[in-house]
Amino acid sequence: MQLDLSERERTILAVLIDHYVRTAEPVGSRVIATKYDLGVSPATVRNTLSDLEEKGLIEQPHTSAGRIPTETGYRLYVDKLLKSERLSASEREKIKRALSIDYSAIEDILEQTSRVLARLTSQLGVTITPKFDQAVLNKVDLVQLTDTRVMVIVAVRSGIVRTILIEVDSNIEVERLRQTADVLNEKLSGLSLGEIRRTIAERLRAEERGDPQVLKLFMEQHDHLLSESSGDELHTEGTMNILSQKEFQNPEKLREFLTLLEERHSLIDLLKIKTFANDITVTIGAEANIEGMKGCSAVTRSYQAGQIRGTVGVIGPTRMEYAKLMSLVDYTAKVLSEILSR
Amino acid sequence: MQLDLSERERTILAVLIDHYVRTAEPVGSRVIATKYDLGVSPATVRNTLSDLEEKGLIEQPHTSAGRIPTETGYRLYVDKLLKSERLSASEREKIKRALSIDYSAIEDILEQTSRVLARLTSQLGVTITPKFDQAVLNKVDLVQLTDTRVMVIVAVRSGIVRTILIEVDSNIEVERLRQTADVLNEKLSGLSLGEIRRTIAERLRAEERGDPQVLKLFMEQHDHLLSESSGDELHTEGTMNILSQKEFQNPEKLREFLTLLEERHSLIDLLKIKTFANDITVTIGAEANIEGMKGCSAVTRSYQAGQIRGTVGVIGPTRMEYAKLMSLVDYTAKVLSEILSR
DNA sequence: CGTTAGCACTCTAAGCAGTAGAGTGCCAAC
DNA sequence: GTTGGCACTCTACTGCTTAGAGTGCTAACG
Repeated sequence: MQLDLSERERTILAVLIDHYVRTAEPVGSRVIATKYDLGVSPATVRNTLSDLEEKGLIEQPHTSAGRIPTETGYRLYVDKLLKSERLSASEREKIKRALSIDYSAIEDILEQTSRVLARLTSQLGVTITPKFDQAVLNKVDLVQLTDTRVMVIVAVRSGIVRTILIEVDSNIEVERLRQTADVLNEKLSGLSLGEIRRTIAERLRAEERGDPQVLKLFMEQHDHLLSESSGDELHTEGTMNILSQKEFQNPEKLREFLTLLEERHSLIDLLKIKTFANDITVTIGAEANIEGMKGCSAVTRSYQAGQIRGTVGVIGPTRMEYAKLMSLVDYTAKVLSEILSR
Repeated sequence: MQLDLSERERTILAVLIDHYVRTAEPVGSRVIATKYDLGVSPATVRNTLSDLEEKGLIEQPHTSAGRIPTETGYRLYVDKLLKSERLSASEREKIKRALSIDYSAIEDILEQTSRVLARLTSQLGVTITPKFDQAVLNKVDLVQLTDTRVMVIVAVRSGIVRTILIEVDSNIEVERLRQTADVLNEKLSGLSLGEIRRTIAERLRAEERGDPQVLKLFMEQHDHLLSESSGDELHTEGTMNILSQKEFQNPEKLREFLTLLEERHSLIDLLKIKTFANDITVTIGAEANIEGMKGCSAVTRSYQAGQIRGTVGVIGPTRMEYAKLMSLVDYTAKVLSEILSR
């Protein structure tokens, strides 16, 4: 499809989208011609609209209604027509202040970030925690809980902790447990979890020191312990924001979306891919290839702290204020990166 | 209000509620008289219905409709009329199997429990983690993350771990940090977190050993670290189950309910109170004194493992199968207690 | 040749009347 | 105390009409 647009087509598409985003009503030729003074009559606008429809950028819900943008239309708008908005000083201030919580684990900061995004955008705020795989192991701790239960604590640089319990046959002496932990630390700390996962068998094979049973269990469980997919990595906030959006009045649509939210893994996949993007990314509707994301868009940006990367963003109906959301998410991601790499 | 019911009134109320729970439609006199053979005519039933209405147990949505139970009606039904249902062997089996996950932290087990409840009941499954306050401290760990950051790990018997970061002025030697941790363990382990919170100042006052700065920060942060209200104690699963319930077709109602879900603290409060109940508890509508719970009921039961107690249950519209849910929640709570106190 | 006014046409949303059906309350009779 | 009968009420559904919005097309205009 040829997408060379005339100057008029460009302005009219932009105006139409702007208006539709605000009103959620199909936009007719009269509104465009009168409310925004383009110096042309509704009839002329009609011709242009007809052209835009032929190009697949807008469509009519029914014959006697105005036009609404298609996904392709939004795409073009976001790529070419958008004029980026500057955040007001007060908004910047708000974001910065809200994210400056002291003494918090990274999980808390990310949860807070989702919340801030949700509040400022009235959309769904989402974050995922850093790719655990690339995180560097700081320390392994073994704690005897009961005679037969040992807790393994894996602490990663930047404040993430993961724990599991392993079940041992008999009580292990404190000194011996400490020695085992020392072995693990000596052999593994400073490595990324990914590396550890791939090479742990080799690294611990010839080890004579430490408790062999604990070491064996550690190796058996390492996948559960070190893998990135387990744990609470996705934070979502602002579900009710979504409810008030006009497009979710339809209970069928709403249900679909909430299912998406509850199943989590598709969302996690989506956000994880975005982790590798270095700039703000807009994913419109079907582009995400996720059933529940039909009719929805995501504005996302990766953040970074050392070797750790994750994604923050917002999700809402395709009819969203892209310019505003993009600058908001962009700025938030930057602030977050700063805070995390302090 | 006098609530002595005649035999007929009792059966008719029970039949009406049973039928309404299944159909979600107001129940008329004809249905009651014919579908359930009570040996009386619809006219007689009408008289009885009129009496029940006067007693506030049932009501009419509008003049020409059948009757539906009021909250008082449900209450009486649950207290007096319910015949308890036995779970089928296969359901018991399902629950037991689903909860027997090995090597899991308590958080995982509870999440799993909510999920099981949600699936088996088609309602919202909820759990809260044990009252942290009564949990007994097992070990405190201090881990140096960077020059100025120390992670405090508080491990409690039964597998809950909580961590925070504290920011110190300058690097602390490993040996000194270990010594500090030892002091904390010596003074505090074996005590309940509640005790610690109340008496920590006193217990550490005259302490000469350990790093004074870390000790000071620990004391300042102890509220954040030891308090029960922080952290992810509430697990909810099955949000979409709720969506398919007829009473939530009304978007206003739905919105209210999801707000409740997202705000969490009212739910936490509700479930926390139930922690002290030793038997299965049914909370109907306004009894919960929570805005968003209007039109909803909760069936809950506390579980127990050592000194630790928490609550599991389901939440759904007041029109629910109380008998079935009660036995299901009851059994689940028992299995959970067993598993946790292994 | 692009732009415009005019007009017939289409479709939706809203209001209105009429009807069927469900269910009640009451009364008189059993 | 129970029952059948009957008038009454209210909802939900149907079909009909109308107003309004918006389009597409055509012919005229600068």
